[in-house]
Amino acid sequence: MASNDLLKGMLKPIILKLLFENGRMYGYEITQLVKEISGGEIELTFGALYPILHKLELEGIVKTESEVINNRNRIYYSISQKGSGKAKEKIEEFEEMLKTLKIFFKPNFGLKYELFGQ
Amino acid sequence: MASNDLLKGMLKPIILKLLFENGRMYGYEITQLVKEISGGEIELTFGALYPILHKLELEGIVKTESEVINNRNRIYYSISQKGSGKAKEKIEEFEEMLKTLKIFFKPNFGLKYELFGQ
DNA sequence: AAAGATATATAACTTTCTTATATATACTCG
DNA sequence: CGAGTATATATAAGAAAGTTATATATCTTT
Repeated sequence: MASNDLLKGMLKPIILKLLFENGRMYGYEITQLVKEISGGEIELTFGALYPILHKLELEGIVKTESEVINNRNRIYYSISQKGSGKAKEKIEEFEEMLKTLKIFFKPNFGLKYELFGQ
Repeated sequence: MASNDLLKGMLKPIILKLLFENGRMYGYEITQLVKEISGGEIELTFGALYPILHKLELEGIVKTESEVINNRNRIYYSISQKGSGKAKEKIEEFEEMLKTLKIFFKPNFGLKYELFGQ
């Protein structure tokens, strides 16, 4: 339930990663999967999701297919062939960032400070 | 040098963690340490840093001491005794979020990580 | 019939970051 | 001795990325 400010900047990489791994997905499906995978910790709201998807589509990284299922319109999003490289790049960039963050949040990293020392 | 949008929401936890581990630090020192620890990947700008520090001070989590060193004013920031619990809480909350993110992105524990290993 | 799940989307607002600007001292190099 | 770099704190304008609220509509369960 805590979809707090901690999420800023992480949602786009998460969405890209999910599309990359799972092929085509529709919006509602993405929110449910994120909730499930995170054990309910990350609540991806529609107000955050759709602007991201639309922007990715505009950038040509994501493509859409519309289908009518159970009388309701459903829009599938997937990484476009053209945008595949860029998507992978963004995902890897974020994974690098996570590695960097780990250095800060390792227990006992205070030792590092002595190198910089005064 | 990419201190891009990927950082959103992560700066406050990083700053809190640094103050928690290293005791009192001054602003400029914090920016330099972040740059060094991250291998230049995270560039903490003053425009981001000082508003965060001031807000933390207003919340009572951080306290300040002013000293004149080399004819220049220097302001030391540190976790206040009163704010210690809250700071720890925020740090742990962020560490939980990092664990959750790991589920989405399987980070391979690279060289950097093992250097600082447990 | 009402409530909840499924489904997409926009608008108003807030927070948080980047970029630019202001101020001022100390040190180093040519 | 002047220029540039490093040290030091801070604010303001603007952009980006979220939250919350709202709108619409169908299907399923109680």
